[in-house]
Amino acid sequence: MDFEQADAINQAIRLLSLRHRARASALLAPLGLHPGQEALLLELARTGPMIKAQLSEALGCEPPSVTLMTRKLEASGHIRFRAVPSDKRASVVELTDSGKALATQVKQLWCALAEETIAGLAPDTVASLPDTLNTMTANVDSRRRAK
Amino acid sequence: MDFEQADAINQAIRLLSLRHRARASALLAPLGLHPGQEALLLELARTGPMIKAQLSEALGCEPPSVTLMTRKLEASGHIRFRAVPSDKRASVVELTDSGKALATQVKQLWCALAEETIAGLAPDTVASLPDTLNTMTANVDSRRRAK
DNA sequence: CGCATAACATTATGCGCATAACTAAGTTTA
DNA sequence: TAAACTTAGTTATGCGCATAATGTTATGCG
Repeated sequence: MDFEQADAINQAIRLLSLRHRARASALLAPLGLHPGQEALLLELARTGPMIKAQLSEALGCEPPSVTLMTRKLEASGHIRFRAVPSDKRASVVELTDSGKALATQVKQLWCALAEETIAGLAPDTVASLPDTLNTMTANVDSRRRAK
Repeated sequence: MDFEQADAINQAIRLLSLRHRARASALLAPLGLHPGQEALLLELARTGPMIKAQLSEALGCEPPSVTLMTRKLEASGHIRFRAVPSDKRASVVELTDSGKALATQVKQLWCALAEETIAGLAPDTVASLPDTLNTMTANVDSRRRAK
């Protein structure tokens, strides 16, 4: 592949990352959320309470990040920790009522953001989009690569 | 659009961002570069010397980010600053010889990364990929939105 | 059983990027 | 020409995410 084409792809991914995140940030700000936190809430809303190690796996970020994210969401009252009797190392994370309410608001924002994002794309492009993106993600996933 | 579909798209973009950046970081580390810096070097290699405000525009990031990025790249000897006689506010940024050499190395890495990224995708998907991504980027670009 | 190893979590630190607030220099206009 | 505005850049600060190092608990095996 020549450099022009490679750069077009890499650059496009980089810029989409920046802009999509910035837009998410702008949409989430009124809810008092920073980007990244919404993923945690949505994951808990989807799958239910889980320990931080599972959260880390589900969100695709590292354990220290989960520690900090959950700490902030706990401070704002949206999640709560619960000890696991059978394993003193672990700590279950679950949504509070406030967190559940917030998650439903986030879902609406999420739909709006996705619609905004794909505006002007051909329907079949949109249909195959998740697959395409996930393939690329798997291709560069250094997590599974290493393990 | 229903939430399932919206989440699939937003989540896929978020994960691709994380992984593509992480992979870039791993590839750039041997060159002593952190992700983001390569874009600056490539931009200077492509367009030639320019002032920081232009760099900020070209890279799609904010002026304070450019201040810090250029400071670090200057410290590692890859770029250099030059005053503009006609405008005492401005400061031109240009590649040093070391920076030029590094840029050509980055170009090779960039091609490898792009090839790795698109592995397994249909050729026509790849062909339309930059356009698709750029459309999405423009759709969520809060910069132009505001102005 | 006891010990090595693995798993859960945290603290410390550093980078990229953002916004807000500011200085200094150039430009427009009344 | 003095005042108002714009533009280039910096400093200060904060968040998300990463890696490295550490403490603690669970577990598998000789």
